[in-house]
Amino acid sequence: MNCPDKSFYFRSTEIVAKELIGKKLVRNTSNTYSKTRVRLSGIIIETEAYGFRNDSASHAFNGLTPRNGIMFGEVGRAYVYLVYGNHYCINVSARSDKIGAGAVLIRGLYPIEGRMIMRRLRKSKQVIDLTSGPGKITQAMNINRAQNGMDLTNPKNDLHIEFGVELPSFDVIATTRIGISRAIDKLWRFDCKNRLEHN
DNA sequence: TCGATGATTGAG
DNA sequence: TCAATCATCGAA
Repeated sequence: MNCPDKSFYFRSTEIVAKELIGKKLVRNTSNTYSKTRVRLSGIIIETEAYGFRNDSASHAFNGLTPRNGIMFGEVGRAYVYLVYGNHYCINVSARSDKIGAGAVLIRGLYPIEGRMIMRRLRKSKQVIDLTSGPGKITQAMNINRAQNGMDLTNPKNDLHIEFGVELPSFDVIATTRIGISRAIDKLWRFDCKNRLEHN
């Protein structure tokens, strides 16, 4: 498996969000039970694109703040933030040259490696509930603010995105984004159309 | 400072 | 349908 070139993320967030479907999010972390290192991974099956001045729902819409700096910086990095005081969301920073900021929210995974560990981190939930939401993904993969800013294009990092995943052909559909109150008309949510086995 | 809001989840 | 839960950000 290999990681994409940074140029992959130097494109509009819509394109990046769409093409991240089918790629693999990988997390190496310590197993709190056995104290050993474990590799967790899942195929990305749902994403959302967030822009800059063209997107009133984006954290970057009103300009640079202490929180959203990653969206304005080098592309291909993890933007992790706490939402609703309860859950972390993980994004990948992306933007074309002409846009000053952006990110792609990873909303859904098809769990591949380390399902039993994920199950424990998620408190023994059914497999279908392990990573079917942004807050669930970070909980299942032990992702928090410590990973904010991590370079996801470096395969040596404990959090990264791998390409070259073997998958049967699949279609991606675009729909409206979830959980936002502004720019609700944009079709910037991307979903893997065909169902992968979820058990 | 202060208050409103939020890229969610799980329980009832 | 609704509470949990708190960092963030703009306004005061």
